[in-house]
Parts: sequence; C-alpha cells; structure tokens
Amino acid sequence: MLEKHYDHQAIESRWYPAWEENKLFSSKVDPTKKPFTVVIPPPNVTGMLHMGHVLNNTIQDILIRYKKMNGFNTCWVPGMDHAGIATQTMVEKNMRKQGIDPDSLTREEFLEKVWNWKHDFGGLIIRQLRRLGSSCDWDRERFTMDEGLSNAVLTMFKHLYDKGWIYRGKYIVNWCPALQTALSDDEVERSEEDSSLWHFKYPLVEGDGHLVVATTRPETMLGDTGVAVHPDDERYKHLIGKKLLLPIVNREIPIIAHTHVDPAFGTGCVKVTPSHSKEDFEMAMDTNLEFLTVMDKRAIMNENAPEAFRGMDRFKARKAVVAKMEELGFLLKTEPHKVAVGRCYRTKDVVEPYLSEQWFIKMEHMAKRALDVVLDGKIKLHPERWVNVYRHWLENIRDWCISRQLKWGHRIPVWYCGDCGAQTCSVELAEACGTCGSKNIEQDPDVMDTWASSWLWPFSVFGWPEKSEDLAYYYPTSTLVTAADIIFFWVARMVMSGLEALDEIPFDQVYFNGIVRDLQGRKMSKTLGNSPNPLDVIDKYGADALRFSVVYNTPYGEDTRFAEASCDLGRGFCTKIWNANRFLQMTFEGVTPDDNWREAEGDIVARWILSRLHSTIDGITEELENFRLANAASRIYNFFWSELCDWYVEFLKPLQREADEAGRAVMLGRTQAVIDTCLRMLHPFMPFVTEELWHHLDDRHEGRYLVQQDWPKLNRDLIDTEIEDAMSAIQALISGTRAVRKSYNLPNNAHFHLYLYAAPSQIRYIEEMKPILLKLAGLEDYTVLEENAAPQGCTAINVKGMSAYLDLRGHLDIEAELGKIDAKIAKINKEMKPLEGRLKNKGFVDKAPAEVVDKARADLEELKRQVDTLSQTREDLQKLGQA
RNA sequence: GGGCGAUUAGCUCAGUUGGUAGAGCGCUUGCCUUACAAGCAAGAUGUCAGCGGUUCGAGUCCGUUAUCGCCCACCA
Repeated sequence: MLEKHYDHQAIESRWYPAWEENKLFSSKVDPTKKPFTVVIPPPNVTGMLHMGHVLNNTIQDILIRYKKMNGFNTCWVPGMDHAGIATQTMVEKNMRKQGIDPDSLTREEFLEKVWNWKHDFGGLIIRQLRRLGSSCDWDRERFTMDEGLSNAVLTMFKHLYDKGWIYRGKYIVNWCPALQTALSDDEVERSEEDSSLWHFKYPLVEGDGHLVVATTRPETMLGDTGVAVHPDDERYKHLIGKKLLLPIVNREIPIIAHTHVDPAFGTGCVKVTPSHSKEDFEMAMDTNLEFLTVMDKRAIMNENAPEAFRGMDRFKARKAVVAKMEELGFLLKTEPHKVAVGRCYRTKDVVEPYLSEQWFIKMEHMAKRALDVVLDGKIKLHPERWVNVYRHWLENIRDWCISRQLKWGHRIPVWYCGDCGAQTCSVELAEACGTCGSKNIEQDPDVMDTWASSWLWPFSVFGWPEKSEDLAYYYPTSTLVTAADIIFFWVARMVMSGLEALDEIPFDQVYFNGIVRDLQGRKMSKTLGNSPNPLDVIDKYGADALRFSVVYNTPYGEDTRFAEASCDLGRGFCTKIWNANRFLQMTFEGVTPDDNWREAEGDIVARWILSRLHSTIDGITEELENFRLANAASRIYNFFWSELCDWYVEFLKPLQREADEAGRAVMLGRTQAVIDTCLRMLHPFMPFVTEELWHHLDDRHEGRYLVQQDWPKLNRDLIDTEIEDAMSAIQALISGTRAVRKSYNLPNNAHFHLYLYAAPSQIRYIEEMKPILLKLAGLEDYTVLEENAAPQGCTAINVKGMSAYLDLRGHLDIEAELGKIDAKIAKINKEMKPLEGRLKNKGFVDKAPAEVVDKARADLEELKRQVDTLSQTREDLQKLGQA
C-alpha cells in the first residue's frame, strides 16, 4: 500500500542506485537497433551544478528516455572538460592560500598538483547530475585530458599541421595581463564603458604645422611609429610621406595613407601603434611601419618607453601621459567618449591587444563546409533563427588562436631543433629533430585552448582516431542540446572538426536551450546571489518537481524565469499523481484486475477517457518530436489533473460502488491501463515518482523498469468526438447545476429536479450517465420534456445543444432571479453582436470558407436558442410572481 | 553601427496553416465530500505594448515606433 504522503527523498534515493546497478543507461553496439546518441556538453571539472545545468540536462534526459522508450538504442555520454584557464586559476589560488608560490614550481610539479586537485575535488558536478536523475551511460564517462582524448587532440593538431592549416606567427592577439596568456576572440567579452577621447597635437618636423590625432589610449602613443590619414582626404593629402615629431619621446614618425581611416571621425588622423592595436598592426603591415612594443606581458610599460614611464602599469601610464602632454601644451581637448572595452571572460581584466608569437588554425575551408551543412539543412538548428547567427560568424571567421601560455592543457606537439632550427610535429613525444636528427630539441612551452579538445568531443569520446566499432555505430550523434552562448566556441567548431576528421556531420539536430533567469529577468549569477542551489531545491521539493517545473515553464528555445517557489507546480503534480494512485489502490483493494477488457467496448465513461487519453498521446508525441517540451508537459498535466482526476475518477467512484465483482475487475483493469499509459508519458519528465508508482501498480513489474517499456502507441480509432461532445454536455449540466446552487447560497444537500429537452441521441448518453449525473450534480431526478417548454419556477442553465431547466420552486427569490436572467441575456446578446455583424457582412459570407460561415451561423443559432430558453424562463417566473 | 528575441489576466507563461483569447499561481466565496486542504467546487480579471497596412476577418501576416534583454562589429 502506498504511504499516505509522497516522500520524494525516500523514493529518489531508492531508484537511482537501482537503475545504475541494473545498467539501464548503458549502451552497447547493437546493429539490430537504431542508435540515438547524445554527448553531454561537458561541464567544467571545477563546476558545481547550477540552474542552467538543470535545464540543459533535464532536456537531454527527457529526450534520451523518450527515445529509449521508442525503441532506440540510446547512449548519453557524460564527461567533463579540463577547463584550462578556470582550473589553473583555481588551483593557483588554492596554492597561494597554502603559502605556495605557483611560479616556484616546475611544470611537472605544478601539473601533479592539478591532477591531485582534480582527484580530490574535481567532478563534483558529475555526481550531482545523478541527483537530477540523468540517465547517462556512466561507463562511458570521459575527461578531455584523459589519455584517449589527449591523443585525439594531438592527432588532430598533427593532421592540420601536415595539411598546412596550422601556423605559427607574430600577430596581435587578445592578451589577458592577469593570466599572461593569449585568448581567442570568443574569450573576450565586450562592454561599453565610459572613457574619454583625447586630442593630441603632433608637430610636423619641418615647419611649424601640426596634425591633431584623437585617441582613447594615450599610453600607447609611446609606441607610435606613424600617423595615418585617408589617402583621399584633401585636408592631409599633401602631407603624406612627411614626418611628425612624436611628443614626449621625440621620435620622428611618418605620415602614411590607409583606407582604414575614416575621415569623418575625430580629426581624420589616426596615431598608429602597430604593437598594441590590431588595426594599427594591419596598417603597419601594409605600409612597412616599424613595430615597437612598449609594454610587457603584465601590461607594464617596458624599457622601450621613456624612462619616466617605465615600470608603470598601463592605466597609471595613461594618466601620466595625458598629464605630460598637457604640461607640454600638446593636449588640445578631452571629451567624454564611450568605448567598447574587451575583458577576459575569466578574470574580467581588460584585454590588451598584444604582439606575440602564437599558433593559429586556418579556418576558411573548415568554416565553409560547416556553413554549408547547416544551410543545406543536413544539420537542423532549433529554433531556426540561430542559423543566421551561425552563418554570420562563419562568414566572417578569423583564424583561431589556439596557443595559451598556461601549464594545464594539451601541450603543443611541436619541438624546435637547437641545431638546425627546424620544427618537428609529432603525436608521440619526440626524441630527435625530424629534419637533422639532433637530440638537441625542445618542445614548445605553450598548451592549447581548452576548446581544442572539446571541438572533437562527439567523436573523441568514441575512440577516434581509432576506427572503433563504437565510433562507426554511434557517430554521427543525434541531437545536441546546449546553451546558445557557446554556439561559436563549441557548436560551430564541432561541425568543422567532424567534417574534417570524419567527413561526416557530428549531429543532425541542435536544440539551443535558453538561460535560466530570476523573476526580475536577471541572469543568475554568483555575485548577485540570485541563484538557488539546485541541490537544496532537490532536497526540499524533489528532483521530479524541479525537473517538471523548469521544463513546464521554459518555452521552446526561450529563456526562463525561475524561483524556488516555481517548484510548487511540480511538487503539487507529484502529489496529485501519487494520490490518484492511492485512490486506485484503496478503492479497489482486494480486487484482481481483469485485463481482458476491449478498448472499443465499455460504457460512455470508459470510451470517453480512452478517447481523451489517445488525443493526449497524439499531442504529447507530436510536441516531443518538435522539442516543444513545455507544451508536452502542459498537455500531460492538464489531462491527468483536469480530466482523469477531476472527472474520470469522480465518475468512477459511484460507478464502482454500483458494479458487481466482474464489473469492478474490468474497471480496475481499464483504469490501471490508463494510469500505466500516463506513467509512461510522464516518465521522461519525472522519472522517480513514476518508477515508484509503476511498481506499485502491478506486481508483475517487479524487476522491470519504466524506461525499458514502450512509449504509448496511438490508436486514432479510439478518438471519438461524438462521445467527447456528449461528455462535455454532461459536464456542463453538472457544473451548471453546481453554479446555480452556489449562486443561491443553497446547501449541498439541496437537490433539484432537472427538466431536459434534447435530441434523442443526446438523451441516450444522459440516460447511460444517469446515476452519475444525479450524484455529481446533486439532482433528485430529471424529466425529459416532449417539447421545449419548462414548467414554471425554473431557471435555465446553459448547455450547448440542449435546453436544461432546474426546478427552483421553494428556493426562489423571483426578483433576484429575474435580475440574474436579465444579466445572462445581456451577456449573450453581447456575444451575439460580433457574430451577427459578420453574418450581415457580405464580404464575410461570400469570401470566408463555407465551414467558417456555417460555424458562425450555428454559433449564432445556439446563442439565440439560449436567449429563447432564458426569455421563456423569465416569462414563467414573472407569471409565477404575479400569481 | 548591424542582427536577433521578448512585450497577452497582479505574477509565470500557452495560443504553428489568420476565424474573434486560455492555463497555473495569486484573488473572492463555499466546502476537512473515506485519493489528495500541497485538495475540491463555484467565481472575478484582459483597449493581446503603440500606430499604420493587407484582409470579409489580425494576438496570429507586413511596415513602423517604444521599452526590456541578448549577440555581432577594427570608427581610433
């Protein structure tokens, strides 16, 4: 027997271990079945479960369980990302806390500390995912730094290197001074910040003329090696090739022409600092300007800067330069100006464009292919609008800077020969120069961008570059579920690498889930403290409640607003499902269910609930196939609560009391089957409570699990609109009678007599429902009228397609009743107006489809009939009052 | 500067071929009716952001404006 109260903690802690021990989530190659493969977006090894993970993983779990129930060989591969920067930063911080200077350690010592940290504290999030119910194949858990994946990374590097698509060179990169490493373009977050635009006067060497340059970065002027103007700018054309004397440093610098310059902005003259600006770098390359680096790796002014500024941090230097220029009379004006400042996505330090030697991957060819497969529809993005974003990025892609000046990561597999100077690229540790054979070689100290491992994830987890059986079977994967903020970092690059390494797309569908926000619409973040800890929420409400609530409230591809209290919805639903099952157990205690009932047979109640059930199966399946998870959740919620519990169960109560033993056995069998179907549909959303209840439903479920069962099969023949309409009318009679009782403040034991006038076909259904109708509406009896004329002292209730009158004699306040009837008539008249208007409109009658016009006519007729019924009641009442 | 999304009941959101607006929570009222008070029953609530257009008919399609949010971008 089920406990009186639904205890989510007991249930959830029981089932997950059972699932895991029975290897329900493990997948093996099986050529007789179609695979459905999902690779998890690997969370950072440093990560903790947050609401974003809850949403993302719940969606994946729903898809996996749904597909498994549909006969697919599902495989959800879990794992983690080594998260180069995040992890290294965290470990360094811990070391400093313990009084250890990370820089005092050798690379090997440092890496050992990181691995130790990973072993002791890393991967918490993977264990937390189990609490959520995630049906990952844990035997397949991978880590981007494990041996196999590292091998994949190096193999891919060598592949691209040999192809000539990887190169090393001195370019301006995004440099994080706090981390002292290069970053890719994507790792830079731009934000508009208040600053100033300073106008500096640069005097001409010859004569006493000058040019005025405007800059937002005065400190870089110490590294200026030229000033650029637009070649067609009439104001300055004659000065091109002339020299200026750079103030403070007193260096002669040329005036050059370049089309990058916008004559309309500022003064039309741009100071050029090739070593500290990407645009200036390009202009310098085109015009052979000199390069002068005036900052070091920490963004502190170096020996190339005038002595007075050396050792100053860049922001201090900015102030000092401005002050000096003002002192020298070269500062013309300072105006407020908004600038797009780039900040490191990890440290938030201002990113410095910095000239340094880095490794790059040529993206052009891979980008082209990756774009084509999406534009061709070979890969489908959901929602589709992301195609535009994807396309824009790929069409404007730049080479990917993949080297990082960190220790934690995959080392660049290139060795430099101390003798002949050649480079050797090798997947295995090189022992000698590939060109001259010298043993005097040294490996590049840099490691690769974290994404250089994650972009291989969909196939590296299956053993690539080995041609494994797993790879052949599971790749390409099926659906990728991820947040859109990594569409460039990750999604686009996986498409590129998949096509490049295997000549096949990595997945055929991508579903982008939104962001979880707080109720004010703010992104959840640690600093705001507006994010509930999912584990606390699971403790309090249960994983099922959390999952269901989040999914129910998250529209297709949109952001969602969440507060802990949102979980009331899911928790309430769990309780409802629980109690419905308790009802069944208690009411039919001792009854052995008869499973030999026929779907198409049975009374109106039976056929009605099956009709509604199959409509629901149809709807939910359709919604799930289209990633409309919230709609699917809402359909099952409404069916279970509003139809199954509120009506069907209420019908069942009197029915089973009247029935004989055989009848009860069939009733139980049928109702169990309906509940069983509901539990199957609910299972992907709420795996724990459904599993528990399913095992209580039938002893034969022992040793079997819901996720192994078939998804409910739709039988359209069971959807019967005639029955559904008849039932709606009966429901309207019941609700209408209750409403009358309520509006007169009459007690529940005040039983009315009902008069009905309706088509024989309708009366037949009502006859069949008679005991239920009398019981639920609180009627003493009803009389079927020969013609549509109610006895005196009645009030009409609105039921579509029939006339119904309640005998109120003895309870009646005539004046009040007349008022009520007038109000009702007024309301209906108001509803009739637009219908009449449309039908009078010739355009509507002529042009609208016949069925729409017919419906309008029928609706109007129905309303007219209702008014007639009410008017007649009104007359009768008036007579009664006068009598 | 370019692009995208959102705007529907007090709150969170449905509303997919255009046919005249719904749910949950909250609110009002009455009920501890032997599944469930985390419940049941009955009820109130909207110029579908504004303006214009297409159409017989627009929450739905087109244009435009506003507010909020996001993404991209070398105007120093």
